[in-house]
Amino acid sequence: MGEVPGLRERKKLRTRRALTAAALRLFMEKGYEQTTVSEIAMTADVSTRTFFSYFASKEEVLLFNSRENLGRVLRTVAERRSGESAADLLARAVGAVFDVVSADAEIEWEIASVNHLIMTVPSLRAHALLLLFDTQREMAEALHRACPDELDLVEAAAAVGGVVGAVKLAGFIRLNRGAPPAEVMAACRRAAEMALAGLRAISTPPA
Amino acid sequence: MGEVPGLRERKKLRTRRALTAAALRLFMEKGYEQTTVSEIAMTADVSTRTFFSYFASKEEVLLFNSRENLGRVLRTVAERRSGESAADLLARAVGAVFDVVSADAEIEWEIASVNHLIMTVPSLRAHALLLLFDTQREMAEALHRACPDELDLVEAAAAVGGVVGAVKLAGFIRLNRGAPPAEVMAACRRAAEMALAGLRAISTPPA
DNA sequence: CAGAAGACTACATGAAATGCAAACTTGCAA
DNA sequence: TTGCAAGTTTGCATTTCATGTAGTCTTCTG
Repeated sequence: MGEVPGLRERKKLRTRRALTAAALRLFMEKGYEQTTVSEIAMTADVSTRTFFSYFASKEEVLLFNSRENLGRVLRTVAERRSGESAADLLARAVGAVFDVVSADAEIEWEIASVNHLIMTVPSLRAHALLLLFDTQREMAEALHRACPDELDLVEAAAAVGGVVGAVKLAGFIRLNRGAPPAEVMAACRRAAEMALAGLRAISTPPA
Repeated sequence: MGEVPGLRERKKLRTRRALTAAALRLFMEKGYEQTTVSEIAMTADVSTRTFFSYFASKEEVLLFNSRENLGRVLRTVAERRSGESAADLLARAVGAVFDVVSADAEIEWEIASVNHLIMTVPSLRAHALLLLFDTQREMAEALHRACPDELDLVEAAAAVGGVVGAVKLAGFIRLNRGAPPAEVMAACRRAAEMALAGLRAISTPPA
């Protein structure tokens, strides 16, 4: 845990941060399409070629953090608590994301900026959706593995797809209407509750 | 209705078809990344520049038909039948897609090929997801407009996102496991029923 | 059949992305 | 400290996607 990362690792982290910071700043200032990768690299004081050794594409520079967060969700799903139903487990996993987003107030502005860009730039939206979708596939498999008696793979997929799909669309629609972060979160929570209530209703039929 | 399209329109249609056919054939033969736009254009006997006046990008050449189909779904949602609940309307809209896919047996092979490409090529998957997502946004708004008393906009978004998300993930996961088309469809139908059952359960609470 | 509108082509350009080999930096051990 | 191995950065060349432009050819309309 308390490992000192060493100079090499620290420098890499610094460069990565410099690149994401430069990219975000430039995207906000001049727009995504109007900003070239070589400008980002120049601003972060590295060569254009180096940019591509940190990020596979221009889009990835904004999606890197989201990728890490989604990895955490995946781990949550994999660690089912004893006695926890599939719906409870999903609720906890989704809740974990909400907490991360709400808690880190110091980077709330950054999240809002990234979301705004994702919403308005089609190529970013496409890449974000791809990331989310591929994560969902893994989530469905993890959920099925965690609750093999309760759900088969297709049911797990339907459950994950239903919950994530509801939250995603409700959140984006609210964002699109220019709602403040608090209201967007409220919409997400409400959508999650709806989807989970539906899930609970059909998995434990009334006696 | 019975309009004769005129030579100009017929030629355009012919060129568009030639391009999509050439693209699909080349993609299957040599792979998506290995096929260049200029090869597609050459095969269809037009200039590279002309390709881009028919399709905005290399990806669009495969997604053009899907775009048209999704437009039809949207129209279905907009035309609510009197007395139809939101869940019924959604069920009908989703069912319409299933019917289109199942019915058109003559192009079943084409659909399967396109699906296979979308599944295996990330950039195609990303564009397909973008198309589906943007359609969902419109569906949510149409659903809210169709049933303003039953659902507010966020609820409509959650409903649409939940149902489409469930179907999408269940279908893709089944496809991914190499299941035959009939089984994929079965998974989609099951996921749709699950999501819709959940929706009905929470919108009409037991007395 | 003549003119207008639309489509196609060739050419030029710019940015994204990748491969490669040379130069440089860091980590580690003698 | 020095030397070397491993890992990073860089410049350069190259390919492909995508767009603007100007001119030519085709189709439509009166």
